[in-house]
Amino acid sequence: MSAPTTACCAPIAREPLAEAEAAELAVLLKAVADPVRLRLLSMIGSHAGGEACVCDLTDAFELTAPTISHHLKVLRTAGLIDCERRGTWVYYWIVPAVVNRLGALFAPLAEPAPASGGPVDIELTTV
Amino acid sequence: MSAPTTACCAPIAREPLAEAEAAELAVLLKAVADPVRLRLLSMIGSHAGGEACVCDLTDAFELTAPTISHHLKVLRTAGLIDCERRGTWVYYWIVPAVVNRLGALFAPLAEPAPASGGPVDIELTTV
DNA sequence: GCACTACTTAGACAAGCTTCGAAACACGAG
DNA sequence: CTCGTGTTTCGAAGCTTGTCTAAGTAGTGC
Repeated sequence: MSAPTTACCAPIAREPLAEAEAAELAVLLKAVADPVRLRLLSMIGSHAGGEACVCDLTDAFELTAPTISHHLKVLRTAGLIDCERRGTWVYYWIVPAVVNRLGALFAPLAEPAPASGGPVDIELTTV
Repeated sequence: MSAPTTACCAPIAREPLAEAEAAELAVLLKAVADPVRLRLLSMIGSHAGGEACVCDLTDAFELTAPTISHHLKVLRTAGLIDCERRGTWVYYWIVPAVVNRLGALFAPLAEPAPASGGPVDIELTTV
């Protein structure tokens, strides 16, 4: 059905990443490559109104407040979330554009090569 | 494992990730959260036939062979790639199903929160 | 002003990661 | 069998990261 010619596939599988671009993306990926930060991002994104107070987040973990604050800072430095102080509390929300960048990297990978135990069938796509 | 019948919103922003799931995904993300491994994955995926020999990969970096081998092992342990020895050379290829899991996590994140509540009040003061 | 709560910053420590050189393993050629 | 090439494993050095305690900043209320 589909030609294994990676014509419409994820950027990552279409052409080799440039060194600089890989470094830039790695920073973004490092930010989410942690169970706590992954859950934080998820909690913020799925919270009512699209934003969450730090106190809500802290209660969900068995970690100290400074540790949560540190993880939030990592996410914010990477650009994945942003925050604002509103009175006593600080609220965080997701920056969709940056998160989408990660999705675009891996998302449109074509259906798996059914050849289990072997690489993509290298049958010549008749051109 | 679940079929990627994701409707519209990214799982990560739809409901809070469970602790176990976050840990599992973090392992996958840690594997790709490195410039070298990101480029390796990209080079393997975009190589002719969908597979690449280690010698091809080693030449593209200013790193020693053991280092490249180490990174390939990390990717393979995570399940992102698989390999096979064919005579003298070892060939690697991407496992699309696992890569797709990452894409499904972030990909379909909708555009910024609509007016139905949310941090919309704040003006776009991008810092 | 003073006390209290919410959150962040600073400093320190253990654990893990990236990289290397040296050595071991796997295979084909002679 | 022995040699040479391709690839992985082993052991170690240097840097980064996750977590904590202690202290600092920002706001509310008496």
